[in-house]
Amino acid sequence: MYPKNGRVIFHVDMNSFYASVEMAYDPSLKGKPLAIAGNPEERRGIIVTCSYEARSFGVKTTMPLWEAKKLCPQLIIKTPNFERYRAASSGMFDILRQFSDLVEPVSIDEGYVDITESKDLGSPLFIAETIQKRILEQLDLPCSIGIAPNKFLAKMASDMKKPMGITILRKRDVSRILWPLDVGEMHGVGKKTAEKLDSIGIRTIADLAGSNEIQLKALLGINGARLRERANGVDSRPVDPESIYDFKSIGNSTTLPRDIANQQELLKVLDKLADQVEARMKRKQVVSTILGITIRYKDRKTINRSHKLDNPAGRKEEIVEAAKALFIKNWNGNPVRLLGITVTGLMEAESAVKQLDLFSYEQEAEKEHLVQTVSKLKEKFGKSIIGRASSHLNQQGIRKSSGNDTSFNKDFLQNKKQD
DNA sequence: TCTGGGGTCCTAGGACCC
DNA sequence: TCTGGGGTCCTAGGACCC
Repeated sequence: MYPKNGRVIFHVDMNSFYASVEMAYDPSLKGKPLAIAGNPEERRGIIVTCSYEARSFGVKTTMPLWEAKKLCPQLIIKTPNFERYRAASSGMFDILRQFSDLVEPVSIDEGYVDITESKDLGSPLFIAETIQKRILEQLDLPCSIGIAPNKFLAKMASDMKKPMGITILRKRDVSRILWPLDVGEMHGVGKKTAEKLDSIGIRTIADLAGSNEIQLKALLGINGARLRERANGVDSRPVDPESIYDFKSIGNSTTLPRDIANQQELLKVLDKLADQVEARMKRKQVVSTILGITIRYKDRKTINRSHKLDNPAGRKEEIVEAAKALFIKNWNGNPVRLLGITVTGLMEAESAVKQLDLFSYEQEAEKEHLVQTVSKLKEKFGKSIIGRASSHLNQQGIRKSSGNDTSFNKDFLQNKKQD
């Protein structure tokens, strides 16, 4: 069952996760059409997840609530309870880690497991069955598992049988099982890409696999080459358990209960968002060097504006000040539908403090160096030259090395050499 | 009666530098 | 006078995913 060389990767995908968690909490919901959706009073009424019973009525994710109700009048609607979902998710990943250390969470309800080195625990199929059984028995939650030699194929495989499926997709089966599918079925190919591909006659995954690489690259850039590789069943990305720790942004946004054109009210919303962002940054112990805001207008036209901060920020006052300044500078005065704040350029709060210390230390050193240089020049040339010399030093030295370089001297000399 | 909220990655142009 | 060929950083926007 295990290949001599090569990997065995699982993709574990929870089936209609939020709805299933609600059913586990309240078994009387089982077998009924259930949807998790935002509050329609607050204009957040779209379907986030729904049970298979609801799906049989045509109810789908992202559908507005009123439309879902029209399709299925007896639909039971619940607002999301993320604490529950996080708890269930952590239980699920705990179970996965019983079979391998190489577990990579992708989102709250799916993850990869590399079981290449787990031969002692049994065949891949046996391990998958055991995982599925445990998740069902211990958490009362259904999942589908894809088994394949790499992430992409495992992901495609887990999608093939739902709910409670286990699908093995071997490299040699790619042409038979994967290739007949519509190219839009591929993970990574959305509506726009499918349209572009269609324009050069690529409709199935087989078409993509056999397509002209040059033409594809011209059409889709680097993504074209990658998608073509995947279509051929090639994907060397490792399962990386650490990847959850290098998150790159933290953002909070909200669709307003109604469109608002009053600046005071909008600034208040930004204040609240800044509170949320600050709280999450504190929890993760990071500070940010880039602050961005999102404004979506009544007509859904959306703009993002961001600004690099002079100093890494983590406090609410810093966030809110920058956010408000960006908003006032960029808002066109029209009614606003949604506001958001996102911080990027994240760094650990601790290392930021160290760098700041180092930075001021450097500045001190630079100052010291400058003072010494000037006094040496003074000795050598007398007073007349001092004005010019120190301004030259200011331009060449202080400004240049205000980044991460540690040596004023080296930097200065290098500039001299290259000029 | 439309269309949430959380993300990641890629592209592209202009500024600036060597 | 009329120009290269790197590279990085900053900002905006788009595509995609769950």
